[in-house]
Amino acid sequence: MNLRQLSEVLGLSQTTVSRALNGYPEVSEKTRVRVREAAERHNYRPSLRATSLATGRTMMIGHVIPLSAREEMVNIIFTDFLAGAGEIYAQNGYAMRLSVVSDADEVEIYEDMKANGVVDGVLLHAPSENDQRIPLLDSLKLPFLVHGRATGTETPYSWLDVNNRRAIQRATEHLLELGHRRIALLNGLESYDFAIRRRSGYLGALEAAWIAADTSLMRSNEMTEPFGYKAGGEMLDQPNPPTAFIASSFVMALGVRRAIEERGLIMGRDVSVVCFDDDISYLPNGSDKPIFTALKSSVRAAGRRCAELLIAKINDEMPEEQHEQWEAELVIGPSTGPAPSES
Amino acid sequence: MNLRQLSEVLGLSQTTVSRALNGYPEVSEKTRVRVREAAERHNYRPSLRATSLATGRTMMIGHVIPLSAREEMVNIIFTDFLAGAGEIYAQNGYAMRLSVVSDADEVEIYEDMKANGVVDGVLLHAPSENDQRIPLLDSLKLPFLVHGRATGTETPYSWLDVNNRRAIQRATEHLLELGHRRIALLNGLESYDFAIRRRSGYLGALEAAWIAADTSLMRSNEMTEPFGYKAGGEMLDQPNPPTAFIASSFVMALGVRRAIEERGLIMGRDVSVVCFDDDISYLPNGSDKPIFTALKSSVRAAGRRCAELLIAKINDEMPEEQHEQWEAELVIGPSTGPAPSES
DNA sequence: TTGAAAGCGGTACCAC
DNA sequence: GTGGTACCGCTTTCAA
Repeated sequence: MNLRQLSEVLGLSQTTVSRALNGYPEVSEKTRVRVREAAERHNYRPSLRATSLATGRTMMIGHVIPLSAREEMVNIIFTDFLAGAGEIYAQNGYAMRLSVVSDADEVEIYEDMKANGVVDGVLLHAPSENDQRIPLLDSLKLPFLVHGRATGTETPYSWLDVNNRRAIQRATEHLLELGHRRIALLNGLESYDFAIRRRSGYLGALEAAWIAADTSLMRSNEMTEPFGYKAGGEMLDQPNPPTAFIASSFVMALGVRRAIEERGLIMGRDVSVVCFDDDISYLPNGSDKPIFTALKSSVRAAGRRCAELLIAKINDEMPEEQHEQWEAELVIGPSTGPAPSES
Repeated sequence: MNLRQLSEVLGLSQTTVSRALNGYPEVSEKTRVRVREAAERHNYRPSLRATSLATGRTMMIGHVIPLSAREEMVNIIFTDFLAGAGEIYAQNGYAMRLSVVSDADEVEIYEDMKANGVVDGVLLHAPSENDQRIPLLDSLKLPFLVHGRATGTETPYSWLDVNNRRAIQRATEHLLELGHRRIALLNGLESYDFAIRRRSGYLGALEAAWIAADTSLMRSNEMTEPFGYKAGGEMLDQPNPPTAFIASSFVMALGVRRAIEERGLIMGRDVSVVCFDDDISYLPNGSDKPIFTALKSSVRAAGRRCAELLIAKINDEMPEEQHEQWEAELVIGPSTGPAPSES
C-alpha cells in the first residue's frame, strides 16, 4: 500500500494524507484521525526510498571501517561503542551504515557517500595525527563527528574523546608509586592519535619522576594478543627486563601475561601488568596484580554521546563546533601488588 | 553533477548516457567511451537514492541487533563475523545496515524493512529454538540467511552454522580422557539454539561415558565475565565441586578463572578450564591447562561465506535452500594438564 | 543506435 | 483546510 492508494481509499489527495501523517498543523483534527486510522488499518508504511529521494535525507549514518585497521577497530570501536551509538540512532529514527573498505578507497568512499547521498552524516573512527579525512569531510559539507581527536588539523571539527593522555599518565604514576622503575609501554600503532597521546602520558609521568625513558621498553604495533606476547617476551629476555607493563589494550595484556607465565614468572609478584582499553574490561585479576581499565559502560556511553552530537549536527542544532573530553572511568585494584624486588 | 546535466554536456539523451554507463550492449562503442570519459572528468556519481527508487534495490543488507541480546551479540557476532561479511559486501557493492532495536519492536522491524524497502536482504543472527522470525521473513519474501540454525522450524530456510554440538562434545570427551568425572557446563542462554546444541553435545559425551549428568554442574545465562565468576565460584563452593569447567565463551572462562584463583586453587592443577567461542581465541594459556577454542579466522570466514550465500540468494542464483555446517577449527593444547586428584 | 516519456513514491509549493 | 502539480534523479518501455 502506497500513498496514492491510501489517498484513494480515503477519498483525499496525497497531499492531505501526507500532511496528516507528518503532523502538519493545517490539517483538521478529524481528518488527521481518519487518516491515521486508515494508515494503521492498511498497514501503510511510507517508502524510505521515495522519501529520501524527495527530501534528500536518508536517515542513515555512515561508519567506515578501513580493512587495514580492522584489528584496531575490532578492539576499540566495535561492540560497545557501536551498540551505544546504535541505541541513540534507533531512538531518533536513524540506522547505521557500516562499510568495510580497502585502504586505497578510503578517500574516495567519502566522496561517494556525499555524491550518492546514502548517508546524512558520518562518524569518524580512530583518527590519525593530522587526519586528512577531516578537511575532506569538511569540504564535502557532509556533517561528521570524530570519535577521538586529530592533532595538527587546522580545520575546525567536533569531537568526543576519552582523556587518553591522563589515563596512561595515571597508570604510570600508579606503578611508580608502587616502586617500579622499569615500566614498559606496549602501545597501539602510533599513527593513531590516541596512541600518541598515550605515549605522551607515559613519558610525562616518567619525566615528572625524573626517570629517563628507555626506548627498549617502548613498543608500538597492532593491538593484538600475539604482539603483546612477542614484544612482552622480548623485553623480559633483555638483560635488564621491565618489572611492570602498561598495555594499550586488553588483548595485548593477555599476550604479555602469557609471556610472563611461560617464563615461570608470577604475575603481580615478579611482574605487574596494567592495561587500558576502551572496550573490554575483563582483565583477569585472580593473582596479586594491579588492574587498570576503562569500563564497558563508559565506552557505551561514549557511543551514545557521539551519536547524540552527530544527530544534533545533522539537524543544524549545533551552533558551533563542540568538543568533549571524557575522563575514563578507571578501575584500580582490587589488590595492587608489592613493590618490585631490588635488582 | 546528475544524469541530466551530464547528458546535456554530452549532447545526448539521459537514456543513452544511462545505458552507456550501465553497460547495455546497444550503445555504440565510441559513444560509450565518450560518455565514460565525460563521467570520469565531471566526477559523475549516480544518486543511489534515485537509483534505488527506480530499481527497487538498495544495495544494503540488514543486520538487526536486539537490545536484550546485546551481550550475546557482542560476543558472538560483532567484530570478526561482521568484518568478514563486510568484506564480501564491499566487493559486491553492498553495505551493511545495522539497527539496534528494542525487543518489543523485533517483529515489526522486519515488516518495516520490507515495506520501507531499505534493504535487499537480511542476515539473521543468534536464532532461538523455533525462531518466529524465520516464517516471518519467509512470508515477507525478503531474502534472508540464518547464521546458526533454529530447531523446530518447519519453514525451509538457508543457514550456515558451526557444529556446536560436536565441538562441545569433543571438549567434554577431551576432559573425560584426562580423567575428569565432575565436569561443569557454563552455557549461554538456552533460549538460543546454539546453546541447546552445546548442551546436547555435553550430555551426549557424558552419556557415552556412562556418567549421569548432575544438574548442579549445569548453568545457563548471559555469556559475561561476571556470570562466569559467580556461577563458577558457587560451583567450586559446593560440597562436591567440579574438577573441570567447559565455558561457552571466552569471557565466561575468564570469570571462572578469577573464581578459581580467588580460592587459592591453581588452574590446570586443581581445576581445568576449557572454553568455546566463536569470537576471541585468546585464552591465556601460560599455566598447565587445556585450551579449546575456535579461531578468529574461522569466524571471519563464516562471515564471508554467509555474505556470499545471501548475495547469491538476493540475485536469485540459488536454486534451493542451502545449508552448511562447519567444523570449528578447534585448538587443543599446548599442554593438557594432569588428571584430577582423587577425591 | 538513439531519444521521448512514463514511471518509482513520496514532498512541498502555490492556488483555491 | 484541501487539492493540483512540479519536482527529486534514475531506469525502462516504446517508438523512431
